[in-house]
Amino acid sequence: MSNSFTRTTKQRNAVIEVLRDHKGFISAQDIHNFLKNSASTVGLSTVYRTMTALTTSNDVDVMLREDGEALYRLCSSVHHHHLVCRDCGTTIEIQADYVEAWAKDVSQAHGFSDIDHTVEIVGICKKCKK
Amino acid sequence: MSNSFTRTTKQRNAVIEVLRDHKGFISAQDIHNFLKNSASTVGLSTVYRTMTALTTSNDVDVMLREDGEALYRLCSSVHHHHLVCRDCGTTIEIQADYVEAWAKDVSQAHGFSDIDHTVEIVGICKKCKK
DNA sequence: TTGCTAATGACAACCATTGTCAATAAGGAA
DNA sequence: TTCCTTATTGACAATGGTTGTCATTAGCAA
Ligand SMILES: [Zn+2]
Ligand SMILES: [Zn+2]
Ligand SMILES: [Zn+2]
Ligand SMILES: [Zn+2]
Repeated sequence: MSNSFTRTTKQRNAVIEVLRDHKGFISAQDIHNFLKNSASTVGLSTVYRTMTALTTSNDVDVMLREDGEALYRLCSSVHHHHLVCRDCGTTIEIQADYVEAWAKDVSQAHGFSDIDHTVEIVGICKKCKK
Repeated sequence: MSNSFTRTTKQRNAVIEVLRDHKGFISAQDIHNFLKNSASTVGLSTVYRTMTALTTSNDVDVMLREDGEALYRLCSSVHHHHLVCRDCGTTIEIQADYVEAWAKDVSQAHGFSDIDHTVEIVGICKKCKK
């Protein structure tokens, strides 16, 4: 947790708490709704501001749902990708050195530089499979 | 072009024409704006409807920009991924059997089924590199 | 305790996307 | 060619996620 806040607030702690307790990716709107039905309510603006900060500090990963809504998740800081269950949201962090190397090779082969890549796998996990 | 339209219209042809002439990914809004300054103007709703149909028929690929806006591109129908220039939008279709196999293996190893995956590489192409 | 100011939250503004529906036009039938 | 059915269009409203505004609140260092 290397975020760049200069002060500690209960609102931010509440948001981070929700992220900690949630196993998969979750939207800002859902974090806000969840806290609405709890002891510590947090303004929607604050949720968004917190997510932006946590994203910048690399404490959370962002994933875009098909409709474009942003989903967030507390993640380890080492580079990795995700295997996500389409139903329950359960997320497994995956690493694959070969894929990293492949991305670099393909890019160089075509003369591209300053590479960034997206690799996500979505499917149905064992539990959700009937 | 195996779309499911039952009639041919000049509006749809105009939209497809724009996609043909555009080398990279382009948003519905931009297609609409481009046609606004041309002979054949097309309503925004029609642009969206056309993109939805072309996406369903697999004639165009969809890619989400960081801010969540959808970008479209006429693509070959064989499964592939993209190498995109962050600056000029130039797009190269890439295929990698190993990555396909890897996605399948990782999924199975974790008990996931009905897999779908996203693999995109963005960077700066040779021309745009200073 | 006090003072500075980061942080909050209610609210408005923004903007891509979808829904609505009366008017239009593609194209098969006659 | 003309007529008719209805797929398609487009202007406009509505939706919903996200960002901007700004007066008020509350960390925290002195
Ligand atoms: Zn599941
Ligand atoms: Zn990677
Ligand atoms: Zn493609
Ligand atoms: Zn370029």
